[in-house]
Amino acid sequence: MRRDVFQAIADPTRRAIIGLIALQAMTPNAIAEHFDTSRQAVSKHLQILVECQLVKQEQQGREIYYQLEVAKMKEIDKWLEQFRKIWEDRFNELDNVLSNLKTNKP
Amino acid sequence: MRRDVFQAIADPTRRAIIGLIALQAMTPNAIAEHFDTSRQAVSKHLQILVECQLVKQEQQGREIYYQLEVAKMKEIDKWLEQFRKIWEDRFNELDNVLSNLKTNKP
DNA sequence: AAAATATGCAACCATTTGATTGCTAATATA
DNA sequence: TATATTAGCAATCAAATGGTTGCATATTTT
Repeated sequence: MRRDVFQAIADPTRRAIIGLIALQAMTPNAIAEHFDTSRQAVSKHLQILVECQLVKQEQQGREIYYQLEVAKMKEIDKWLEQFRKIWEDRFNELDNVLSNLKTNKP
Repeated sequence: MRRDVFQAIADPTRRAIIGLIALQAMTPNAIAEHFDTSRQAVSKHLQILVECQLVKQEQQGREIYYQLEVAKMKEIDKWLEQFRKIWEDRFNELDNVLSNLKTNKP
C-alpha cells in the first residue's frame, strides 16, 4: 500500500476533491455532498490524499477540516520539468522552420 | 477500460518508459531491456500509453518505434495551472509578511 | 526455403482498488 | 442527561490492474 502523488491524482474523484479544497478547507461531509458516492468512499479518498501528504487535516471540535498541501503539487510540476524543456524545444524548431520558409521566399 | 493521461502516469514503470523514450524513439525490445519485467509486460504498458495518446507508434520494417507525444504531456501541465496560481500566491503572501516585518522595524 | 527475430494477442492469475454496509467513538445540542 | 451529528474503522465484494505463459504473424537473415 505504498502511495505516491501520481497514484493519488490518478483517480478522477480524488482530482475533483483536490480542486474543491484547493481554495478553502472543508469537512468530509461537506466534500461528500459534492459527489454521488458515499461519505465513506470520500473519506477513503481523503485518507489516501493524507497518506501521500497532498492534503492535511486540522481538527476543530468534532469537525476535521481537510486542506490542500499546495506545495506537494509541485512534485508533479517538478517531474514535468524535464518534458517542458523538450516541448519548448519542439516549438523552437517549428519557429525555425517557419522563419526559414519566410527567408527562402523569393 | 477508459484511460486518461493521469491513469497513464500513475504507474512508475510507465513513467520510466516515458522518460526513456522522451528524447528518442525506441522499440519494445530495446525498452524492455531497461526493466526487470518481461517484454510482454512492457508491451502492455506501451499499449496503454498509446491508448491515451501519450505515445505514438511508427512502423519501420518489422520493428515498431515508440515515441513520446510530448504535446500530450501538456494536459497534465494544464491541470496543474490552477494550482500553480495558488502556490505562487502563497509565496507572495509570504513575501508580504516578510516585507511588513522589515517595514515595521524601528 | 528455413531459421531467427520482433511483435502482438489471448487466456489466466494474484493483488490492488474503489465502493458499500455496519459499527464505534467523540463532540455538540436539546 | 438523552439525542443528534461528525467522523473513523473493519469486513466484504466486484472490478480493474499488472504480470506471466503460450501461441500466431510478419519481416529479416542465412
